[in-house]
Amino acid sequence: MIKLNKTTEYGLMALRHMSRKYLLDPTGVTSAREIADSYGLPFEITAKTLQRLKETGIIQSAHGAKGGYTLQRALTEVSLGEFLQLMEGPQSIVACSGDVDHASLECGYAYRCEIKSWMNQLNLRFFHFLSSIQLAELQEGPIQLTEFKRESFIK
Amino acid sequence: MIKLNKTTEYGLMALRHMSRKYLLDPTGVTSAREIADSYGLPFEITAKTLQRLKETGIIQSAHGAKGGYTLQRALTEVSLGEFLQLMEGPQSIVACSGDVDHASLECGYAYRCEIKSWMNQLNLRFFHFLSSIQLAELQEGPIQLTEFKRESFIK
DNA sequence: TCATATACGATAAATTATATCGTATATGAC
DNA sequence: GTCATATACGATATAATTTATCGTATATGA
Repeated sequence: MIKLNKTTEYGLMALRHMSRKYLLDPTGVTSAREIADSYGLPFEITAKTLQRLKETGIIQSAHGAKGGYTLQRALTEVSLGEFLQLMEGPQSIVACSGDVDHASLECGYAYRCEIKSWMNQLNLRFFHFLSSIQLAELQEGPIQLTEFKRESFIK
Repeated sequence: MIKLNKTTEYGLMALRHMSRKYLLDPTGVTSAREIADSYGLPFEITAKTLQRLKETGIIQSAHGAKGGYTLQRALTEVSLGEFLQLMEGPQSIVACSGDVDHASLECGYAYRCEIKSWMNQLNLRFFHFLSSIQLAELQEGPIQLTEFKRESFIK
């Protein structure tokens, strides 16, 4: 029903990494390689994730030998709702939403829909819920103790 | 990011239909054919949807010539959270959740995960939100005025 | 000029969701 | 009993989406 896509998930991992690092050294720069190695993610996927994060404006990039990524916005100013929209685009719990008054082709088969206005209302309540969650919460948790041997998880 | 699957969506349409019909005539029975014709859904898909709904225990079925489906539980007693779990199984915003203390193979590549406990916490908060929504809200909305010519939507 | 980084489009692979088909079973009316 | 009407349900095909991979371009500092 409800699942973050992997890019979003890896994006959250990267943001936690960068924000905790920032607390220790605000001038630090983080490369895709560093994230990939820290968590055992494939480099290519990590690089894509960071490029996506950069497109959202939450982090910024610098090319070249001493390049890498740095935070551009404070995570206290970004809600989970905004983050999901930035990462995955404007979305809805149903395909047809967006226009409360009229059904559309995207409803699929149904040529008549009685639940649309409720769905739209739900959508708003859901987004309100997501907007109440600050991304800064990411920084709070303890460092996870679990660490596995890498070979177990590489195919 | 977050989208109901079609079966769940059609299920909500069917529940609204049945619950409003129940208000007018508590002894009434609803067939898959009636739902399909009322909203322009393909019969086979509607039938599957109603069978799924029946498996959840929210409606019950009767075979035979005067058969069909009737509500088994009051919609005031079913939350959206419970409904989604019944229709789509226990789910989580991330693949790896379920066990707060240990990462698992389902995390995918990552052999170390720093966001897992936050994800699990989010999951609980999200489910709490969904549980605060009564399925009975479905009955409330006005009858939708939009109705399209059927031929526009049949491929 | 070389090593290191990001940029980014194209495409392949895998997964999941959706739709379709066929056949079985139950029931009421006649 | 048989016929029309309904649900039951597994198997499978199709479509859609997500995820992963590849190749190449561009930028920068030593």
